[in-house]
This record gives sequence, structure tokens and C-alpha cells, in this order.
Amino acid sequence: MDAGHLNAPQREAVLHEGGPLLVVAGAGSGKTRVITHRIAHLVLERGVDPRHIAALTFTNKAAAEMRGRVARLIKGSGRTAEGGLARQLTMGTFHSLGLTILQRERAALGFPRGFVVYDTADQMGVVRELMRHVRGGEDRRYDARSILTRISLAKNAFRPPEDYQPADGDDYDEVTAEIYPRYQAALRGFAALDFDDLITEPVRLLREHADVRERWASAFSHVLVDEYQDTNRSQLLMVKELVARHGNLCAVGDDDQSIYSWRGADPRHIQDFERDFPGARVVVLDQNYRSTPTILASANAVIRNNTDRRGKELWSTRPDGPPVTAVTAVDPEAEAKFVAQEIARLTGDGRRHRDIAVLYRSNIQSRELEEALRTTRVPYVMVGGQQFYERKEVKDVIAYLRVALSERDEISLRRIINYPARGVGPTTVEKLLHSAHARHTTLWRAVVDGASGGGELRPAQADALAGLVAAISELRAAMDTGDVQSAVRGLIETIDLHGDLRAASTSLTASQRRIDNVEALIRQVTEQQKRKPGREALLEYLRFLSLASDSEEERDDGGDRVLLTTLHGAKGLEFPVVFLIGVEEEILPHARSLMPHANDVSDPDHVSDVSEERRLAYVGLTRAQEMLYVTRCASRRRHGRQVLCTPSRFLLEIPEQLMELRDVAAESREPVHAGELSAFFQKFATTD
DNA sequence: AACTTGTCAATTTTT
DNA sequence: TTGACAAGTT
Repeated sequence: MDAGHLNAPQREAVLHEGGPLLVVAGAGSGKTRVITHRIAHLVLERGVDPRHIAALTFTNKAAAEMRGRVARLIKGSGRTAEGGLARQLTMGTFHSLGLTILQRERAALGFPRGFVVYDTADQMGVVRELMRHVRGGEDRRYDARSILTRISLAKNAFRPPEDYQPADGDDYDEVTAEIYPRYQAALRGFAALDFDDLITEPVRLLREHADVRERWASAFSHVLVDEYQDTNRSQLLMVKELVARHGNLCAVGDDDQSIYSWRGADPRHIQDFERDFPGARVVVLDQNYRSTPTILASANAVIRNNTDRRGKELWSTRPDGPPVTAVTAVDPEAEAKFVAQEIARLTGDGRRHRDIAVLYRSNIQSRELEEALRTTRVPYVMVGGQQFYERKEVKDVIAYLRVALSERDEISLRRIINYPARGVGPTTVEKLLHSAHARHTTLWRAVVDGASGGGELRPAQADALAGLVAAISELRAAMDTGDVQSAVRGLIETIDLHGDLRAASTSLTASQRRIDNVEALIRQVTEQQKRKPGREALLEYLRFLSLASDSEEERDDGGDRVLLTTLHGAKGLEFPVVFLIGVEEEILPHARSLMPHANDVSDPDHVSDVSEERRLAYVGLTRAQEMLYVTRCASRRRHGRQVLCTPSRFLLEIPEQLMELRDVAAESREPVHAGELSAFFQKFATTD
């Protein structure tokens, strides 16, 4: 492997001998290159067995990409005939490694064989149900997601349910204190783990069982962590356990790009690295290969105003490009129109659509944009949002499989108990739950009893339940023959899923898409069964399926389309042309970061501060390679009221000589400005 | 099960 | 002002 085309710090990171290493990798500084080259170096030059290397990421996509790049490096080295070595690497998300550990050590933990993994939707189901019991009548006043956020933060801080201390006078905290212990007990009762458990339970396991700890502390001789600034406390502890024996940790990240602290990520992990891992070597990658000096200067000028950071300035030897275009529009419609027309102009001059991205703070800002892009006939693709909710049909089939494999999985059972509709209403479910509770048994047992006329149910309901029990028994029997594919097909037939999908869909294409989704699931399951047959393997597969993000299934990168995404969604991406829109106070920085504790229902522990918003702006600015537009509105409707908008403080932090100001409002009418800050801009608008 | 009506909130969402 | 969501109505 040739390390000659790496710069000095990159080379140092790649060749670093052993012990803890932190690579502070600025935006566009070749961070992925360092990780992949380091792995290739370990395998090829140092002869490390790839099975003893673990690389941890936050997304499956990042893991897959990394594996691909390492495979190419190893292949390209000519030192080995086949790229099979890359396949032996442990590369995945924190959660998938946690799940692997739990599956291997299931016995030590005392987890049932058929445990399942609950995703966010499943978790919400649990919380909603508990709320009905705990706060019957007023349960709707509380947002389940907000309670889950609190539970999640508590879990990751290893605060046990019984120790949860509600903040004084915080209603949500008080509800959480009531729900959290019940939630955890319910999960265990359902033989289910949530995402947080996939990290915290392995940590607990490693801490409490010396033999298990020994096994995993020597499983990997080298551990690499990508996006280290996004690790939360429990993930840090997991890493610590994994490298406890040798300290061979290579953490790569950028404290200036930490934008997930609201989810428990702690940017201080980058700052405290030397304290967490004594004797650590720190390498800073600040040469940027992505953006023009002007763009970098703008980004540097903004991030410089954050205090709590390690501190670095990106630099580049690239030739300079055009100034940053700062645009003021009258309102969001005008702003969107400007963006659309500017894109049309650029593509008219030969720029490809796919080289352009429009970034915004909140999804809601995409509305006017989509409208304008459609009008101007600019092809675009939006990432994020919740297009994956269409996967309902897939989740339904999975729920059937889960119930067949694990009868304690109550949330899955409740999902399918009346789907497709079979006349089992809420009242019947309530009765069943009641009888299950009274007899200390599972909902499934109650269903089976009810189906044979056991409970206080009417014949119609008993019949309906019998239908469900028959479908599940049939599914189980079919699965036991080993032919999972026909088992699932049989199930779909029995419950007439296609019929229901056709009836529920508004159009033929919509129902066909859903049927195709189900078919895709069947194909995947069949594929998996070929590799590793049996119930146990299917269960394992279903668990990993809960972790599989939906985006990786169908992200067609092929089309030549403008990308629309939130700033969070843009992390890790780069584009020749970037539009950052809505650069206004209350939008970026978001209003909620400006009012410290006022009714902050969703995020108790996280002190909302502007520094994370500044990092978001920084992430946005550093996505641009050649051309950067920052746009804002003079006025917009807010909660129905037309209000004047103040330019973002971040905009004012960019040195004026780096910008070219354009006021698209000036053409039609006198520009509308508000507050003192805009006086600054007015001055430039007139000199423009 | 499909409708209407009322209430409430209004970021970001890797797993 | 919109919109999502859920309870109440037919």
C-alpha cells in the first residue's frame, strides 16, 4: 500500500503504532481515507488478522461504504488474490455490535432465546399503552415521544428506573418517573430490547461478568470509531470495555461537527479524549481538500465564535473561487423562487442537477422550495421526512413472523391482532389484556384461550381470534418444515394481505408498490434462510432488520437531481454548489435554542445552546466545494402572523468582503428590515 | 370503518 | 395558519 499520497498528519494517523489515537478530522480533510487506509495498513503491513479489527460507525450505510473502500484498497494492493479479507472485518454500527454481543452471550444475561428488538414505533406503542394505565383519561396530554426521549437519555446515563428524579414542577419528568420503571419492566416481560438496551446491556454484561469481559476485551486487537463526536456516554463505555486490554483505539471525529447532542451525543468526548484514554496521541487534520479558500474562510469565521472547542482552522491550497452569494428575499416564496431560478440558470450553463444541494434547518422549509422547483421544472429528490412510514405492510408481515417465533412479543401481537380487520376491537383487546394480567400470563395465551371460547367473549370474537391463532399455527408449522419462503407466502394467502392492500390503497400503483415491498421482504428472508436456515437464524435476522435503516434499501443515486435535505441530513456529503436557505434568527439558530428553558418539553438534560446551532451552520457551509449561497427572507408568516425576520447572527459573522450581496426584494419594493442587525445589511443592500 | 370536529403545537431523528 | 391526531359520530 502506498502511503505517499497522504499528507503528513494523515500518514501519521495511518501509521500510528499502537495505543489510543484521536484523529480530529475537519470537514473535507480526508477522514474516511485515513480510517480505510489505516485498516488496510493494519491488515497488509502489520499482519493483523482482519477478524481482530472492529470499525464502528453510526449508520449501516457508513459501515457498508467503509467496507467497500477497504476491500478496494486491499484488492488494489496486489498483495492478496481476493478481497475476502475485507469481509472478515467487523464493521458495523454500535448497535449491531451490541446485538451481536448479546446474541452470543444471551445465556449469561438470562435473556430468552426468542428475544426481539423494538424500534421506535414499537417503543411508542409500549409507552402509549402504559400511559393509558397510569394516566388514564389524561394520557393524551403527553407526547409519548417526548417521554421516550427522557427515558432514552436516562438509560444512556445509566440512571436506573427507580432512581429517576423528576425535576421540580416538570410534568413531563413526573410522568417519566412513573412510566420509566414500568416501561423497562414491560420490555422484559415482552422479551424485548430497545435500541438503547443494545448498548447499555452489553456494557452491563461486560462489567458484571469477568469471563464475558475477558472474551470481548480480547476479541479485537484494534478498534476504530468513526464520527466519534456523536458517541453518547454508554457508547463511550462500550468502547472503553472493548479496548480495556490493549488501548488500541483509533477515534476519528470533529467536535465542530457535533450536531446530535440533543440525542445524548456528547461533543466533550472529543475534548476529553486524553483524559478518557491516558497516553493518547492526537492528530489534527486541518487541510481541506473540498472547498475554495473563500468558503473555508466563511466557515472558519463562523465556527470561531464557539468557545468550547479544541480549535482548528481549515485551510486549503486550492485556487480561490467566487465570493459567497448572500441573498435577501422578501419572503419564503421569493426565496424559493430565487433558488429555483438560480439552479435553472446554473444547469443551463452546464452544471449538473446532482451537483447542487439545497440545505435547510427544518423540514418545514422545504415546502415553498418544492413548489418552486416543480414550477421551474427542476428535478429534485428530498431526503429525510418519513417516506419510510409506507413500509407499514412490511412491518405487519414482520409482526406476524415475530409473534410466530416469540409469543411474548405483545407489541407485535397487538399490531396484528386486528390486522387485517377481523372484528377484534379495542374492547376485546382490553378484555384479553385483563385476563392475561389476572392470570399472570401473556396476551398470546389469553388469545389462545379466548379463541377456544375460554373467556367472557362473544362467539364472533372467539371465532375471529381462532382465525388469528390458526394463521399463526399454520405459519409456525410451515416454518418448521424449513421452507420459510412458502411459509410466508402461505401466511399472506391466509390473511389475504394482498386483498387488504388493494382495498386500503387509493391507486393501483400504490397497492402494487406495497405488494412489491412485501415481495422484497420475502426475497430478503429467503436469501437469508439460504445462508443460514432455521428459526434461530430467522430470529436473529429479524432483530437485525429492526436496526436496518430504511434509506439503504432504495436510495437511487442514479438520477440527476438536486438534493433537498436538512442540515442534519447533509452531514458527510459534499456538493459543488450549495444553497443554505433561511439563514435567519429563530430559524438558524432555531428559536428553541434561543429560549433556554421555556417549556422545553422534549429535552430536559440538554441545555439548549446556540453553539450547536453554530455547528449546524458550519456543517452546512462546509458542504460546498465551489459555490455557496446563503439566503434569507425579510419577512415570513409565523404561526399565522406575518413577522419581520432578522438575519442570522451566523450570517453577520461571515466577513463582508467574502460576500456578494444580492437583494432580490429590491427590484419589486423597498426592502423590509427589522432590528438593529439588519441595518448592517441595509447598508450593503444600497451599495449593491 | 368512514366521516366530522376539536384540540394543540409548531426542530433536528445516525439506531 | 396549517396540520396532525384522536375522539366522537353515523
